[in-house]
Amino acid sequence: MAKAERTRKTILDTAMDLFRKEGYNKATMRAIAKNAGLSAGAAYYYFPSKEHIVQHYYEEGYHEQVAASREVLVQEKAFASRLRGVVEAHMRVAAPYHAISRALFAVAADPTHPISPFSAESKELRDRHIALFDEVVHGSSTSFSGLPKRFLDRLPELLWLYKMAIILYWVHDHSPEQEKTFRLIDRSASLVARVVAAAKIPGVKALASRGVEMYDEFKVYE
Amino acid sequence: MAKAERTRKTILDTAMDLFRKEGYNKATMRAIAKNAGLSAGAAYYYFPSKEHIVQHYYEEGYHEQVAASREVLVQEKAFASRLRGVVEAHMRVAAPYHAISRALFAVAADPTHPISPFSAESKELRDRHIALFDEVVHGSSTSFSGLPKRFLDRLPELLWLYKMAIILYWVHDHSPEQEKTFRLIDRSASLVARVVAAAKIPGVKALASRGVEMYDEFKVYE
DNA sequence: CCCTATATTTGAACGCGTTCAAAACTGAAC
DNA sequence: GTTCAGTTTTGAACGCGTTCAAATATAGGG
Repeated sequence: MAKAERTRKTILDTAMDLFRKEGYNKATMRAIAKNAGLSAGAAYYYFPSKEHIVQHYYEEGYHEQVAASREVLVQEKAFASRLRGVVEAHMRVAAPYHAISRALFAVAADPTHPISPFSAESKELRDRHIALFDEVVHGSSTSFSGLPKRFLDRLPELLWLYKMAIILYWVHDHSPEQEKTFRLIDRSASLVARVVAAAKIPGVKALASRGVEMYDEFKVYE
Repeated sequence: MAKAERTRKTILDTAMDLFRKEGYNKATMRAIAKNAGLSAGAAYYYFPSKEHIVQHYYEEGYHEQVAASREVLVQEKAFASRLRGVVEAHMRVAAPYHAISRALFAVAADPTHPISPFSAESKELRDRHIALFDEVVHGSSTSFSGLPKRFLDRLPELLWLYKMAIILYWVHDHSPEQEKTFRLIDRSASLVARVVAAAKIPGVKALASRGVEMYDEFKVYE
C-alpha cells in the first residue's frame, strides 16, 4: 500500500524533527505518534521500537555517505587523499545528525546492541562500508607492495575502524560546525597513510603481521 | 548514624547480589529495596539513582586495582612483564564486577558522564592510574633510550589507554572466567612492548613523534 | 450491495526508574 | 513524659517504552 509507506515516512520525519528539537529522550513515542497524527500504539505497527526508528536514519545516512564518496573516489587517486576525502565526505553528510548522535551513542556504545555498528544486525551495513574502504585502497595510485599480505587484506577493515574512531571524536566534538573533527581528519589521514607505508619497513613488518593476526583472533564482531 | 551506614551497605550488598543473579535490568529498584527490607522509595533516600548504586562499586574497584598492582611491580622488572602483570592484576581484581560491567559501560561510554574514566570528575583516579603506568615504565630494567622524548613522556598515558582497550574487550567477553581477555592480555602486552621499542627505528621515530603531537592537540579529556 | 479477510488503530494496561507529600519514627531537651 | 526538630519510610503517582485484545477501517469477490 502506498498509504502505509506514507505513514511510515511521516513517523520518521516527525521523529527526526523531535529528536533534533527535543533530544532523544524528550522525544517520546507518545509525542512522536501524536505529532504524526496517530496513537502511540499505532506507531508500533510501523516500527517495532523507538530504536528501530533511529536505525532507519543509519541506513539512509549510509546511502548518502556512499553517494558522497563517489565524487571523491573518481577525483582523488593518492591513497592519503582518498582516505581523507572519503572520511571527510562522510562526516560532512553526517552533520545534520550531530545533534542526536549523543543520545544515540549512549545506546550504540554497547557492541551487542542491535544499533551498534559492531552488532550482528549491523553486519550488512558494516560490510558495505568496509567495501567502500576497499575501494579507497585498491583504486588508489599508491603502491602497497611490500606490505604483509595479511595486513593488506585487513586494511579496509582497519581503515573503517579508523573512521569509527573519528566518529567517536565527532560525537563529543562541540566546536562550532565540528571544525575540530575536520581538522583532525585533515591531519590524521596523512599520518594513517604514513603508518600504513611504514609497515613495509623490515622491523615493523613483523609487528604489523603479528598485530593483524591478533586482531583476527580476538575480533569480537562479524 | 551507624544505622544509616548499615542500611546503605545492606542496599549495596543486596543490589550486587541481584545484579549478579538477575542482571542489571532484571534487578529492579523495587526488587533490590524489597530484598534489603525497605520500600522502593526508601532506597532513594540512600542513593539518588540506580546508577549511583553501581557507581559505588566502580570506585571501590579502582582502589583494589591499585593495591593489586603493588605486588607485580616489586616482582617483575622487564617492561613487558610489568605491563602484562599490572593489566592482568587489574582484570583479576575486576572479575567480580564483570556481571555488572555491561550496565556500567553503557553509562560510562559517554566521556562527559561523571563515571566515565575520561570525565573531569574521574581525573584524580585517572591520574593515579596513569602514575601506576609511570612506575611500569620507569621502574623497569628495560632501556627506553632512543625513543622520542615526547613519546616517552606520554607513554604512561598511552599504556593506560591500552588498558582501557583491554577493559572494553573484557566487558563484552563472555568466555568462561573471561579467559579470552586474559589470553589477549598475555599476547598483546608483549606486542605493545615491541611496538614501543619499534619507535626507535629511524623511519618510525618521526611517526611516533607526530602521533603523540596529534594526540596532545586533539585530546578531549583532562 | 453484502460478506469476509486483512490492514490499521485504539486505549487501557504493564513494569520500569523515579518523585514526593505525608506519615512514622527517632532521640535529645526540658 | 511531653515536646519538637530532625531522620527515615511509606505508598501512591508520574512519565517512559512497550504490549495487546478489541474495535474499526479497507478492499476484493460473490
